[in-house]
Amino acid sequence: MSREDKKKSRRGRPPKEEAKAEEGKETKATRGRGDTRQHLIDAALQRVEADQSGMAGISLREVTKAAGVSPTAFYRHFSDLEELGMAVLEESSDMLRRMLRDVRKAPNPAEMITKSTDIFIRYVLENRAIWLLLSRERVGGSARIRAAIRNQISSFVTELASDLRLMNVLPQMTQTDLQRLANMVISLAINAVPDILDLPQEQPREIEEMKINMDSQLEILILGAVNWKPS
Amino acid sequence: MSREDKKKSRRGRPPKEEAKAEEGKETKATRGRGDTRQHLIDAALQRVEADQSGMAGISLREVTKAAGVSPTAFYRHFSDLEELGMAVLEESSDMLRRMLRDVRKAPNPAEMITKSTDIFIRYVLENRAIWLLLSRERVGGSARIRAAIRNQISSFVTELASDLRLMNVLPQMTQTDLQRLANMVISLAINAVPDILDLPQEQPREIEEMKINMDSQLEILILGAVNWKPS
DNA sequence: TGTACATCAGTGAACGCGCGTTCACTGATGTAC
DNA sequence: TGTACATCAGTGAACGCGCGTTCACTGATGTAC
Repeated sequence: MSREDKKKSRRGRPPKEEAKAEEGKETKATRGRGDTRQHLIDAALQRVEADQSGMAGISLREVTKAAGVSPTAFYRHFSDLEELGMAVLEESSDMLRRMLRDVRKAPNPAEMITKSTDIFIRYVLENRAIWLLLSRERVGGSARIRAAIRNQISSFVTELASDLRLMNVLPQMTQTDLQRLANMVISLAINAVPDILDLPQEQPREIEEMKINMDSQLEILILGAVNWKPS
Repeated sequence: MSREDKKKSRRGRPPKEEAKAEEGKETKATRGRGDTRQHLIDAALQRVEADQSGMAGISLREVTKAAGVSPTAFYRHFSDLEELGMAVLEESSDMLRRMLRDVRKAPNPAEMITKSTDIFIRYVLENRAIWLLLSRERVGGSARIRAAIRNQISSFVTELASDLRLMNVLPQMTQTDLQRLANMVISLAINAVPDILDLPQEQPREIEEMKINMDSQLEILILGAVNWKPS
């Protein structure tokens, strides 16, 4: 295949290789979408991680280039970068759900803290771009994206509070108290994100220190909760 | 004075009106600097507040325009926007120092919490741009600015820990424990910043709710600290 | 006190660049007959 | 099965714009004699 042919073959709608593999009846709305759309989402995360500046630091042309399509192809999938940002946030939502699922695998209350921090730190290190985005766009930037992040965090907090309730380890606490406690746990976790992201890569020593500190923080918190008396 | 004359008079070095007011012997390094330099810093904060996007969201031309000078004048004071960002952070450092001074005016441990949250929320609302910048640039963006913010927060934490030590209310806690506790207090405060900034402007009702929640959070924390036993 | 000179914070014109967006188009795939 | 047509995800050229930065300059202020 000559270079000329290669160039030619990238024009127009490319042949849909995995057409057969996809499920039978696709609607007009979804047909063939997932491909480039997902590439754009992945490219956005790649760019965010590369230049460290959240949504404000990436450009449409940069993203399409990284996704291997022309700038104009972008508009077939998103109306603007904010829309792309919202799509990226769905990835983040999935990630948070997976993380919570992993945390729940440790039903033993004694190991709860150390297991949770372990999983949390691992998730941050394995999804740097998403956590950078979450942390950064949580303040400033697009109000819509900010609200979406707030919602994600808020529902995560609610789930955590509900878990605490079911564990029945803090029977004197009201729903509001538990919600507040869960909120504090998540606050402390989120607050650690910039530090975790700045850890010298793959230095188990520093990571371990970080983890021990988080564990102690949670212990103090639990101690406060246990001794809490409803007002 | 005709419009033509006005234009003309803005060319070249403008007459230095407050020359007499300034102190006698200025060094070459400081002479006449404060003026435009400070305007640029103020303009940067104004732009940050206006478009909500931290350093990544402002441009040199935007800033110089807001400061009322030509784009090229910028380079007489800063080598680039990062340098300007570092200068803006000095404002933030001053603000944090003033805030801590205000907090210390309430030496009565009983009122400590409620007084502190009060002052904190007021400072955030009265210095929106600075807090937006602190929160946003704390993660991602320029590594140098990020490190500077980390330092500021870190020394604030140390001061708070030292205050806690002097108050002698948690005698069983080691230096490390107190440092950690102070860190948690600051984490919870910083974490509230995006929420405070997004409060519907001047709604005392919502602000009060926010404050009550922060107070309760700190109470739980103190309760945990009081019951803490060194391992 | 005047005068000559150095300093330096300001200026506007000009540059090349990457940006977002529009436009008319292409051509592979899906569908109706 | 073949044919005509609709759909729509892709294309490259082109646009106007704001950007950061350079350059040679200007002229008020400070200083040495």
